[in-house]
Amino acid sequence: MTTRNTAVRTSLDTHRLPNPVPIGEYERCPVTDVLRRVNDKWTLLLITLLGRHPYRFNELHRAVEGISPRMLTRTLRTLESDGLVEREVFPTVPPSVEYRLTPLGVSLLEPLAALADWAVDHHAEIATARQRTT
Amino acid sequence: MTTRNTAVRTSLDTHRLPNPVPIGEYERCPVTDVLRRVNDKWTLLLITLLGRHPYRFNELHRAVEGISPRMLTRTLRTLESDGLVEREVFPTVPPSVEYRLTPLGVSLLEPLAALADWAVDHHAEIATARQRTT
DNA sequence: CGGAATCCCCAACGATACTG
DNA sequence: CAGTATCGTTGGGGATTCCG
Repeated sequence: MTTRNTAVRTSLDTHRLPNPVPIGEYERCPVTDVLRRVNDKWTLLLITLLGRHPYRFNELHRAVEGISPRMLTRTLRTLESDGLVEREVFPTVPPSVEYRLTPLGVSLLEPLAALADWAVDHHAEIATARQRTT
Repeated sequence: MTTRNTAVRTSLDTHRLPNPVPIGEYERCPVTDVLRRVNDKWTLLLITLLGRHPYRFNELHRAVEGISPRMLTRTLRTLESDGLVEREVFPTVPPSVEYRLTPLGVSLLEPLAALADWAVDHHAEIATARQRTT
């Protein structure tokens, strides 16, 4: 528990500090860090899918439709090394591999759903705002 | 209110549909769309900053430290055309421009804070998980 | 002060082919 | 089935310079 941690209780609090606000080293901000991981092209989609039930590799490959094996592997490996997804290998012939959310991954579903709900509630406003500028 | 919309009430619900799950056209998923906008390099930071109070251009430039004028302009313009940020020009000499969140932008602060809280609560677990894999 | 214009780089992503 | 290997593309972002 460092002094730094209490200073970044939430991202909002980070920026409620008195001016001049030292925003540099934003890389160390856990919020930005987490968001940048969640927001590559496929991560969110895979997390929500795996939130439903475990999937095997080619199940995911078929379900996502458009993802290449390369990106599927890469994304899953990152999720795994972040402790959000578990990979279980069944030594059958042919081989079978199952991916499922860890408890940590499951705990991410709720805040993600909050953001998702906001998106669903407001994406129409964003769309019309965009058209005004066009 | 299309049938499509009821099918994507939340991103989680999207993937609770019976298999085979047609996840293609994920571009049209409002959740993914919103997330991809919020998650470029500077957007989140600027939103949280502007959640504190209005800022002038060079105030933001100094506050963020590391952002180039180009990216600051680009990010603010995108936020503006998405209806999340308002830009007000004061025809003084020298010119003065103020940026502030719109009500829509303000409404985004709350779900963002939820995700931020999750990040603060769990980034340590992610960090240790990462080191295990290293 | 608040930008716009220009140039450049690199990491993310895609496509394809191949393998234990 | 569950990946790896290789190559090619692209656009997000940085650095710099200039302007009303």
